[in-house]
Amino acid sequence: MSDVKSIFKDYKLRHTDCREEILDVFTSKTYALSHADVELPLKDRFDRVTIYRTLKTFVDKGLIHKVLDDEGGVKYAICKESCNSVDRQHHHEHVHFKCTTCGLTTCLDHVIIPNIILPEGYQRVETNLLMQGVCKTCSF
Amino acid sequence: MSDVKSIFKDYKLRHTDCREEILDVFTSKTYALSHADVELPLKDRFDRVTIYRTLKTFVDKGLIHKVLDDEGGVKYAICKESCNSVDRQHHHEHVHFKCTTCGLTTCLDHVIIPNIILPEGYQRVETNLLMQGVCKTCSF
DNA sequence: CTGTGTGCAAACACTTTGCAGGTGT
DNA sequence: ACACCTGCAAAGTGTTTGCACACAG
Repeated sequence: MSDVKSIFKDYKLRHTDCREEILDVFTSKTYALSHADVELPLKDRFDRVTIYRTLKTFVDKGLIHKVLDDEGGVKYAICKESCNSVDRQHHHEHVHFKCTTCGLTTCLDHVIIPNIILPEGYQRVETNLLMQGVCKTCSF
Repeated sequence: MSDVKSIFKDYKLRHTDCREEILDVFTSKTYALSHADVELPLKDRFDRVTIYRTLKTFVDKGLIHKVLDDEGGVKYAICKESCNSVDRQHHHEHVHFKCTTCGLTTCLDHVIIPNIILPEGYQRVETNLLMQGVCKTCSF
């Protein structure tokens, strides 16, 4: 695990307070965060707009990735090692799980999306799979 | 194929001009429609708000289903027979394909989502799979 | 006749853009 | 020094709500 400074260097991002704190929010939570989730703990210190822009920047640079929400919103989750696979290409071919009880969406990093056979003529580039149900912690 | 009147009766919906025309829009297109897509051809005759409410009603009654969009928006597609399977329960366990060239999202009704094995403790209820790439018509 | 659908106005929520000034490297 | 980041204000876009009237069954 690299420390914060080297993370920013790795991703070719300037190191600012705002970015560090946003990154902290992501590393402190194990589930995907909406803009609002990120804003909440930081609203008194940073502008809402800056947070929008930072999230976009993080996505562009590959520090975080988008997670679809069933209601049509977007959430974000930090990219793990598994995202950056062998070919230095970015992949997020893992399953996202949204718990209907606690409402949290988590990356099931080790549950990879199986290869699905498409009809003749379709070329797959990217796949997003959102599963809903009851998560581990809520199922007791 | 039942006609319009019986469709509304089947789904326990009142038959109004607005609903009929919205349904027409869905049956005339083979791809998933956003609110804006539905509104466009009807805007001079029906209110934007009515369209919002009608889409919601259609989803609630099971006439159409939501289709996730990669950008976090929602689209809607009409439910085929395959949606209402044996147990009278509603399923949409088919793959949605968004073409990055033409931008259209279609239901691949016959490509069903394989059974994915989740870690201990997770209970699956619903699955949404959005695939992106190049569709049949655009790949030539 | 009754309950539901519709249109209009307005509120509300979410996201983006432009610009001026501040900050990291 | 320069490019980039941030905050503020404002605009833009998308969605919901309340209410009065219209209409389907």
